[in-house]
Amino acid sequence: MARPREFDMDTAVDGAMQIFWRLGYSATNLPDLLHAMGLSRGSFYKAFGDKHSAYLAALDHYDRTCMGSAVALLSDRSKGDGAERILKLFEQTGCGEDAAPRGCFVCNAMVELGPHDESVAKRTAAMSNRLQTAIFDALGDMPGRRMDDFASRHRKAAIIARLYLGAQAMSKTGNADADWKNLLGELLDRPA
Amino acid sequence: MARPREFDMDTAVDGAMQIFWRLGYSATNLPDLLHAMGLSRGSFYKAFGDKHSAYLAALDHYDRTCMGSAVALLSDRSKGDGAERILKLFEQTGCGEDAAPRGCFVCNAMVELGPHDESVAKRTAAMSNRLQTAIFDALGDMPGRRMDDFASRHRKAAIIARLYLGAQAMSKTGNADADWKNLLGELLDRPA
DNA sequence: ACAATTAGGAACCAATTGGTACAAAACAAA
DNA sequence: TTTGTTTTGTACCAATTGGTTCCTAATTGT
Repeated sequence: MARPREFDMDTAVDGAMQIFWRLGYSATNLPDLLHAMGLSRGSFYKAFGDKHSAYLAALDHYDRTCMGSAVALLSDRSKGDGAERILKLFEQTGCGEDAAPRGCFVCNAMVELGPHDESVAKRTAAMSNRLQTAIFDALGDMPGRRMDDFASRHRKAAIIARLYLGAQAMSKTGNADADWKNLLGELLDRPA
Repeated sequence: MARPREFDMDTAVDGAMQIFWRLGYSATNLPDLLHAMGLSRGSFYKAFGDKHSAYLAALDHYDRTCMGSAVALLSDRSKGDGAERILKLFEQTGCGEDAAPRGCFVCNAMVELGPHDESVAKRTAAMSNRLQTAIFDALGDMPGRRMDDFASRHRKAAIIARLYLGAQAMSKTGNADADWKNLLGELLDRPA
């Protein structure tokens, strides 16, 4: 019916996610954002409306991709038992020794905008809940170990989810903590 | 020798801390900052130089006051044994049901500026280490409980410190989690 | 009293902010 | 090919950004 768009939506949103993830919301200005998304002002405002909407799209994209594969890892029985999968999650996503670690986008978003932005608060809360639920499920898949009662398992999942966020936050100071396996082993009653 | 300053330095820095704590660094503009500090542009730039220096002063102020009393609480033997003191710390500083929770200034600062601001990274890393050390000490003061070996106690302190930051981050979504005592009890081998 | 020195405050500034207007271009349907 | 519709890029905009200038007011040492 009319001229089709030249850019790929998913690629653009992914670019937005990358730069928002690295710089945060207010520290990302339009020129940088447009560059990261690979499109011009015209296309951007036509497709997204404004900066804030692009940020929400980036958050949703993160949910679909990164959070999605985290949850997939946690529930993939071919990757070992529940404890091993949780360990893998921390190894893969946490505490890289990057020079400028970007941490976890969910953590970044909830800290920067949570109290002042309802829509961001809702999304980040939903995502951290999603992660916590996946951890809860993984905790139920530890053959040979005592199966905790429901309430205790829930608490343990809540602890690990918060530990995850806190570790992501702390990693942003460049204070790489290579002691992760031992740290988590303690929590999972698993000797290092 | 010359005209003395009319404002109280400590009061001004405290005002800066309040608004940076609530809004973050980039989201705080000069007019708001000046209002919060109760001084005019002239006085501000004379006394602090620029916005960034004021932020560092606010961080240091936080270290002296808030972090100071947290550490004091953790080492105050009149407040119960180590576990009880750690519990008190979480009760007092975490997860209030505020409409707009400001979380923990250290957490906010490391997440927003950590990777891009050396001086902020250094200060926040130092403060979180300070907290972790105080927790480590508190863990050593639990009479009647098994005294963990040094390495295990260190790991437990690291876990609790990260849990603290993660909980502060999550609290910013308004997702008040009233289950703290039970959560921590699990970690401290202490029945609810 | 007076000079020296510093705080305070308003006017001002260049640069950047997010966002808009609009015309040219590219496509689909007829 | 013509017509209608949508994308794209550029020029533009008002508002806000952090920061500076500079003059006046206030205080102390002599």
